Amino acid sequence: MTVAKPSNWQEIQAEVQRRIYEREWPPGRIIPGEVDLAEEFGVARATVNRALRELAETGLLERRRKAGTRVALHPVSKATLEIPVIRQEIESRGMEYGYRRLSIDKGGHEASAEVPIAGQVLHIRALHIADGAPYVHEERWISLETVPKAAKLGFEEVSANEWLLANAPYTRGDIEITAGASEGHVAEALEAAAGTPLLVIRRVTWDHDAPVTCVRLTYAAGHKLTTQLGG
Amino acid sequence: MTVAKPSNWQEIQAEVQRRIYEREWPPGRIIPGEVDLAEEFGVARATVNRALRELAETGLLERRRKAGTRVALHPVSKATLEIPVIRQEIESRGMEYGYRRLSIDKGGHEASAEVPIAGQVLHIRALHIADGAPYVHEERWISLETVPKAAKLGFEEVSANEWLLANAPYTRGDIEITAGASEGHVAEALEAAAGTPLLVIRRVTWDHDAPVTCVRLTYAAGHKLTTQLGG
DNA sequence: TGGCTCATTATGTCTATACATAATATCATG
DNA sequence: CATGATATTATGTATAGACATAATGAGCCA
Repeated sequence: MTVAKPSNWQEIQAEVQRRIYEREWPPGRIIPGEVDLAEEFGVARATVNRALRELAETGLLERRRKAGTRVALHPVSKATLEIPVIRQEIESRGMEYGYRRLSIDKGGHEASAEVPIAGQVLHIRALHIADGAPYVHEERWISLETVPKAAKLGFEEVSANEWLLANAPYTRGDIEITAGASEGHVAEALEAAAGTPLLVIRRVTWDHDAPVTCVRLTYAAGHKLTTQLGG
Repeated sequence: MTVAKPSNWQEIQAEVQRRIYEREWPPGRIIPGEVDLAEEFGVARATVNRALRELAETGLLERRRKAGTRVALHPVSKATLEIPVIRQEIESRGMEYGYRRLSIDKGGHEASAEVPIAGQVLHIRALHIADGAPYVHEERWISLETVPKAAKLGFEEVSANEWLLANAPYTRGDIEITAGASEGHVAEALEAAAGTPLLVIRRVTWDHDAPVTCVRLTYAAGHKLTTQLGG
């Protein structure tokens, strides 16, 4: 009995992956061209293209016009980090969400490496709570030149995290993940002893060239950021 | 003079993104069907499909058969984290790569939450060095049942990080990012004062259901993990 | 040897058409 | 009114053919 020939792009993708994993096509090897594979599998070239394109996007294959397709020598694995709204992150873990604004002030601001926003800025500190326990401390700067509507708001009930998502679109952003020691206000809010290692995510978003907001999220001790490889 | 009509899938994608950012199509709104958009832009439906599919994959759109395509209410942003081989990570920053194996031992092992590998295991500790300074400490367990070839190796010159990539394929993996305090061996190897907050990445990879390797990478103080949103 | 042009080639994209599939809306029936 | 069969509809996928584009390599010339 013969093995079913792959007939759709998902099966072809799986078969190509298998050949790579099994070392039939070792790293560096140039694999047959789309036309050959299409003929082998008995499908159209576009179908093979669809299968291979995705593998190239995830870094398993390297494709160049004329040169052909080769198995990546160093399959730089790409893991996708999902960055949900904090309320959803908490609720999806089956915990009750709570929010407390700690402080808010408005004023002129000079752009710095840490907070690359110049001009009038709204500065907010807040705490997100899961099942009554501090979950993450949010310190945020919002550019009032890019998001003037934010000036009228107090962010006492709705977090800036949520409001901005629905009201201030961005086109791109930078993310930075580090480990920091808890200190000062943040340590206090998170009820963490000074010096406790905490996971810090800094995010700056832009609407084209205009800075929208810069946020520094400090997670409570022990927080884990998880994701998957492959799939 | 009229604005050039988008004519390829990238331009159509950009135009759709623009309409979403500019709130012409606010969150939750059902956007015109592929056929309508194809007609509007004067392209084939497949081209529109190509443009919209990618936007749905990144979470900006939600598509359902028959129901149509709507702008996501909570655009869960997805950032891709690239996980290169450490040598490449260092060399791509223009620094000189160095490697030192610290210890190696072999023996039976019970599966635990931290190291979910049972049976004969190779346990290696090593240090990756950038321009002479400690860069990241690697503590690794390799399943000798899944990767028997590794048993003969000493990993004195070539890091397990590199060898495994070329010799032990995996089909899936879990990644966990946390902040930890430096201590013991690791603190010493990284030349970090005890208690310094350090970024820790734990990764477990599997070949189907067989565990391949489990690694705990502890980065030197101040290390930043960066990535981008959008594009 | 070095640099230029040009044909070749594999991937990238688009089109028109067709059928598949999932989900909804409609309608007949009890 | 509830329910289940059925028609409808938007997306999902496949196809053959065509042209676009980038990179290579060969051949030519200085």
